[in-house]
Amino acid sequence: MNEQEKTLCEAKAAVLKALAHPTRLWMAEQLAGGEKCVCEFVGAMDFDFSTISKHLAVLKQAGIVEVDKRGKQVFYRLKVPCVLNFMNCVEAVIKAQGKDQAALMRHL
Amino acid sequence: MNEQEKTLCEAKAAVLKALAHPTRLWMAEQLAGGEKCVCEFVGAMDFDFSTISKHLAVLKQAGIVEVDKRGKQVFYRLKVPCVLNFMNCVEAVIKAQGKDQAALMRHL
DNA sequence: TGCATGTTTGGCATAATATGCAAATGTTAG
DNA sequence: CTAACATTTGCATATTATGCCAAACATGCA
Repeated sequence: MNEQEKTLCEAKAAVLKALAHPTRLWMAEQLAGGEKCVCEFVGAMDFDFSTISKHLAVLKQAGIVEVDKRGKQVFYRLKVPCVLNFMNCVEAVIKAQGKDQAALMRHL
Repeated sequence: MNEQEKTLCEAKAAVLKALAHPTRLWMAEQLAGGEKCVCEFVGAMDFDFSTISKHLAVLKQAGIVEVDKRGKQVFYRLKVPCVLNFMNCVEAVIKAQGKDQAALMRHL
């Protein structure tokens, strides 16, 4: 692992890390259906406004979402939609785990 | 976000989290070229044997790699090869960040 | 049996650091 | 100016990831 590889891996890991949180993952998936404003997330989750705003900031800084401010509202949308394609694969991993996750797997 | 969604998102996030570390990401990518034994990783990285073993255990427990013990050596291989497909997308995210990462991007 | 090689585990220090709430601050529309 | 929408700051808290060391375990070979 040379220096360049290391730097590149760190950059990639940072992107994955941003998605490696249940709340952020869920929000990213919601954005697959189109842009959403912060207030919509606040309505859908039982978190403080500031908490949600922070999570979105993490996704934004990772380059996963982009922001569009319109009027009083701030809309977030996926910047690189392919991030959701690989959720299929993550689900495949979970299925392959073959643990006692029957209940979980029924929803994949 | 109901209970089921939450549980599922937690499971997915756990998989991503396992890959969200430079060392583990690098190892997973190395495995794309075929199985490797622990000692090969030790030779390629400047980490303690135990450190590498622990990282591999994280990947294993996440369901990303599987183990094959042959003789004195332990071989690891990708259990769900598609995990590497989405690296293309992660790289796309990095490219899209368009920050001052020219040096980094030249290696994507 | 005993030793060398390869690997895992337990313990540990350290630092990091993520999370989510509360309060204060911005921003826009009306 | 006020209300609605959003971000930032500060903070407490707990968590916990990381990587080294030493010890234990496993396997093959002499």
